Amino acid sequence: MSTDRASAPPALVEALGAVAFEVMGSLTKLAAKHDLSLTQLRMLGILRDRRLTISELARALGLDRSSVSGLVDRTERRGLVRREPNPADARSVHVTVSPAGADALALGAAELAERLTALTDALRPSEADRLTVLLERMIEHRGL
Amino acid sequence: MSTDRASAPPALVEALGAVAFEVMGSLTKLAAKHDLSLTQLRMLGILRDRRLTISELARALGLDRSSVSGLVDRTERRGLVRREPNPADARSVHVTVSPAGADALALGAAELAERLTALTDALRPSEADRLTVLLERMIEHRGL
DNA sequence: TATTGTTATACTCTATAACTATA
DNA sequence: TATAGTTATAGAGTATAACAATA
Repeated sequence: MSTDRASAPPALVEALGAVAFEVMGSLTKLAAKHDLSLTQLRMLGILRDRRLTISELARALGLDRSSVSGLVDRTERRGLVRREPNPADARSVHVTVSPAGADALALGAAELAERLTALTDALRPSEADRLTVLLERMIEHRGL
Repeated sequence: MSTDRASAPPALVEALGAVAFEVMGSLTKLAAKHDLSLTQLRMLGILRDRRLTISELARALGLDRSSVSGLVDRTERRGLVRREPNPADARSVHVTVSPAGADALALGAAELAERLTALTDALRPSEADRLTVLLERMIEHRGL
């Protein structure tokens, strides 16, 4: 079998791009409303029920360690995350979500759902289900 | 009639968020590869075959006019857009894509399609079509 | 008076390079 | 030596406030 694949159809590329910008816009406004940056919100989402080192966080966010160091500084200053010692390696640090951060995260998820209703309203429930399945399939497939 | 609407289903919110971050990641890498910022690339996409004033551009990007003024400065310095006088209003300026900007845009669209293939590959052609229709419906509906 | 665009200022995000402490 | 995290520095992105020119 060949590994050749048709490139994604232009109409789909454009639709994915437009929806991505729309969703990111909602996320940015939501973050701004709570005086957070998009990256801080994203970091909270990644940390939810996990404890990661700066290096692991950098990999997950696709950023340099030095960028994450400052990011954690600012978010810690707002009381949303914490640095804790890593018992297994004295060089390393564990970053976790604080109770206040968890609250912000829960609130954010609810508000995002509300904002995205402006988009998903366009679909009937059965269509929304189909869309969800298709999007999930793409995400699962990602990286393969 | 009531204006009540069910909030977007959590699974759909999560799937939209995940896909949005994936697409934005592709766009960011693509832009970086050509030494552009994501916002510059986005501005080029909005300007494609249009001529907008700074104010119109600010509205389209969801940014303040002052932010767009600097953005146009930097993008103009790279030779990708141009400021032209607006004959209808001496206060105003028309921003257009330069030939070099149009080239960059065409290249970017092709590269984005290639990158997004990693996602869309998960779908059969008929499913990709259905997905496109659903996404387009949401975009059309946006803002109503 | 109101609007268009710009500038000054301040903060966040990000990367590179150089450093320290530990492994 | 190599790795984890930090700091210094620099450039981009963004908003607010104040401004000049034009409507």
